[in-house]
Amino acid sequence: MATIAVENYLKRILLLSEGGEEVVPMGALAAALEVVPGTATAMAKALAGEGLLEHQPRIGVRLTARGRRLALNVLRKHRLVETFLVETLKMDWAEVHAEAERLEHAVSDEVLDRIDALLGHPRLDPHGDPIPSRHGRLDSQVYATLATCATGRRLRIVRVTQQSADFLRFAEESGLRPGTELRVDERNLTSGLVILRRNDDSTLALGVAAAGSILVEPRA
Amino acid sequence: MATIAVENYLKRILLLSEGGEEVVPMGALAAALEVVPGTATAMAKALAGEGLLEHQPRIGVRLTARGRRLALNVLRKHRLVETFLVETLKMDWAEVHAEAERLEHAVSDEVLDRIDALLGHPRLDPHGDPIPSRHGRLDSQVYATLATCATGRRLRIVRVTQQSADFLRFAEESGLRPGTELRVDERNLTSGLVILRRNDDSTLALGVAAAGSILVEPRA
DNA sequence: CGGATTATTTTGATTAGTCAAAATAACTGT
DNA sequence: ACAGTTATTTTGACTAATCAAAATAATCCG
Repeated sequence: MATIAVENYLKRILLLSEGGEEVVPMGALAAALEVVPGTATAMAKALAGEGLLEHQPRIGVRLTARGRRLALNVLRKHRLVETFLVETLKMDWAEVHAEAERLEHAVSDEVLDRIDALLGHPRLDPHGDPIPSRHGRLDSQVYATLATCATGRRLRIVRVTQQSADFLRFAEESGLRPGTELRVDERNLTSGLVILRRNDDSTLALGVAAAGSILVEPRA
Repeated sequence: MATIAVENYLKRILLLSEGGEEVVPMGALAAALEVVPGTATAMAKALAGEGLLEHQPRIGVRLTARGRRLALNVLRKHRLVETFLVETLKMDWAEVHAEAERLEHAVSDEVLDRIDALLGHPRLDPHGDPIPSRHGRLDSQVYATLATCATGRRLRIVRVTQQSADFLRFAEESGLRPGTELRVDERNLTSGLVILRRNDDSTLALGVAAAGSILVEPRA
């Protein structure tokens, strides 16, 4: 059985590699997992030995089919658990990430299937992140962000990447949830400011970094 | 934070010591945790250093107040999770023990409180085991068992200790659940046999060991 | 009492995961 | 092209948890 650390490495590589296809450099992986680079290298070699990823020395790692399958299963657990915590236990979406980070390693496939059924087989978690299917299909549509989309157009928020509790609390208070409609009034890359306008005509300023973590689609 | 291993040691000591009061010998502890005795000794010394238990060399261990508090919290998680799995997710009571064994270490106090509320603050888990209160009170009434009670009297099953899936499946099929009413027709300690009679007059034979894990009270 | 049995502790190794810091390779820009 | 910077790997050490097997203490009985 994969240990918790192994599951975390695989999941993180999946998230850093646009669905497991791209090569992830060791530095990025180590930083994301908050370990020193040498630790990531050591683990990469071990996981390569297990056939869960390919390690191209001095370049990075890429998941094998088996590694990807495992990683998707962990991600599915994470996102379904988050959905469960919000929908069933009525927790705040800012808190659920940390909880799911532990629960994803303790929930069996059996329990997960029942949670999935209880929730009515959701396809998106509370942040709008797609939930991988039981058999490893992951909807990874590429969306524009508030930092990159055209200004002036009517938009709908589809997803809020960035899981920090602080940011999510701020987003909640500011009405920036999946489903919210708005548009970008103005964007100034020099000052790093993005000005949003809500449907009620109120405005809100955001830094580009924050704006980049909010994915949007043109309003239908 | 206590590691998973530490939580398991504390919980096991609690269960082996009638609520944390009695001294548990190392052999019993090691056997229950399926580790070699030396391992249990090593851990006992470490936990004594942490102030979670007292280690009386060559005698055994006893929980301190702090150790007991921690152990009760783990046990509360275990039993509430089991209840949740049966009540909310409709799992079979034979499966839930193994699941709870992992989940008890991943569920936060926050999530637990919400599960507790969702279930309506149950006092017993699906096996009839008492659920410790949030502040560490544990109802530990002493019951007779089918191996020790008087024969002939009308009884009600209150609790099924013994968590193995095999046994629980058998109990389920035989109608031996908490709440079931029956009596002991006959008990032969030489042959090790206990003969039960259900309310519909059907009978069932059980070994004394199995009978000892079914707790009963006189029918009201 | 004292030898045999049984329980417990000690000692020495092992594994997984980690860090610190030295060594090495690759890339960058003039 | 080469010196400097940056990224990666290697090496050596540490911690938590475990096992195997030797050493030691306690208990039981004839």
